[in-house]
Amino acid sequence: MSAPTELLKGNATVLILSCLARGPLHGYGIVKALDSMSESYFQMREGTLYPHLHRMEEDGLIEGYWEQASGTRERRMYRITAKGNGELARLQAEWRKFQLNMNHVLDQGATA
Amino acid sequence: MSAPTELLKGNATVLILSCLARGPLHGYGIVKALDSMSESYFQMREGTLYPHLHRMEEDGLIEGYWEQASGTRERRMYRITAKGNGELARLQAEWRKFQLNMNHVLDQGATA
DNA sequence: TATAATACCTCATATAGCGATGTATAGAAA
DNA sequence: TTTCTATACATCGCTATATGAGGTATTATA
Repeated sequence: MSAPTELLKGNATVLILSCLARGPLHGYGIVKALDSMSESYFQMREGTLYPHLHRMEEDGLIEGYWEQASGTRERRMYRITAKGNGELARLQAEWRKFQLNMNHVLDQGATA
Repeated sequence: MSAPTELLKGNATVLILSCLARGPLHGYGIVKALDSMSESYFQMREGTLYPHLHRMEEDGLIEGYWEQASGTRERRMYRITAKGNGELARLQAEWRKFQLNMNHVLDQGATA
């Protein structure tokens, strides 16, 4: 079972930033990292990822640069910026708060 | 701080069902219950709630009926159905899985 | 008497992920 | 050698969903 589209909404940015916080990655690598970190639960589509990366670069959260590794085609690598780290911390806090309140409400209506 | 719209997406149904699992409520009461259970974090708008209630009733997850409490105007009460309880259990499981994978990825990129 | 809170409803708009589509390279299999 | 798959980038129309604005009406309060 992969993540329902609607649940993913609003969380793409924090997922991407979390991947890049561990080190630079290229777009395709981010997709694979998310997949492997979640046992294929997060299968982010390219139509979701690339527009996000472009917007995030525009916003200064990440920095892109072309890299030519030996024997491979050129790839666009991304590294997280200081601003990106700040935004990551903010989004992590937001996620924790969301999680807390969701669990609070869901526990109230817990099925026996 | 109230919940970002995008994070709420896909979670309205499970929040509403959780409220109704504790007992019948009318629409306005659901809004107030969510607000009080979350310290005003979940401020569900009527434009979100009522279309949801209608769709959920259509889908057989909840049952609506008009009630006239003494000294108040008529209100449309909703109670959860057996099907709704099943759906609630399914959505709770889905939330747990989503939460688990989100935390797994976010922990990887935890800011020091 | 007027204002706020209660209580219902609808609809146009904005947002965001997805599927489809396109291009191109590298490696493996046939 | 050819074909298939994985890698790697990108764009765009579609669709689902929450919201804000707008509307109607009742009850309690100032």
